[in-house]
Amino acid sequence: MELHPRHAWDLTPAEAVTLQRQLRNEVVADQPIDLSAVRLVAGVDVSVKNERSRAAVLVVTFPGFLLVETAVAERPTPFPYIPGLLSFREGPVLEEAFGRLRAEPDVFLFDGMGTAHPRRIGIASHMGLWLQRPTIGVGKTRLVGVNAPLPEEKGAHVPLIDRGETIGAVVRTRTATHPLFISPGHLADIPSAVELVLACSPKYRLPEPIRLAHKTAGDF
DNA sequence: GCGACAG
DNA sequence: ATCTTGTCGC
Repeated sequence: MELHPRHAWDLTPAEAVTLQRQLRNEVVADQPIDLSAVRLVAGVDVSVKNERSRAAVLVVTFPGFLLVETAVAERPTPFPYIPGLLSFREGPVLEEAFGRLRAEPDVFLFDGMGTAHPRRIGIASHMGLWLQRPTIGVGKTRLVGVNAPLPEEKGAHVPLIDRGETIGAVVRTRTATHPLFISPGHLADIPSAVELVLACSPKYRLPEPIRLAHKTAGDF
């Protein structure tokens, strides 16, 4: 996977925020993903243990979810967890894992937000600038935004709104389970992001690619 | 000042 | 994210 690094990662929290305000202007979040052309989907996840972070990128076929490739990387955790600045904690190890990937996934699913972020540049959007390929943010809990009541049935989804702007969707990927917070990362849009996530979640709450990545990243 | 706050 | 056993429900 050819990467397009945009900047160094060793910044102070204040510098990181300034950088996000600059990079946000390059994020494309209104471009549909052609689902009929998707052949490979990647699931991305990072786990942290004892000051060390491990990243796992799992590539699977779509549909079918057959494993095609696994790329991992491990290194010291460089930045504390600060809401809104997750990419500066997980970005470095993810960059290393992406650099080892030979396959060229059509879409990347991230564990975290895309545009559903205070400055509209969550980790899925941020890394999308490195990948220059469609990325989608899949959050398990809310960072920002409000939403109307969501029906209990699988497939139900309502807009996620922040400061008068629709930044994503709250999606039920399984009946009677907590919903997921979906938002476009880069080179994607809300409708297609919701469609792809649902298409990748045939049985469990989390999309198949992310479930697999989570399992691999957690095996220390 | 108080509450919220991805992983 | 991580620390952790049993337990409720489909």
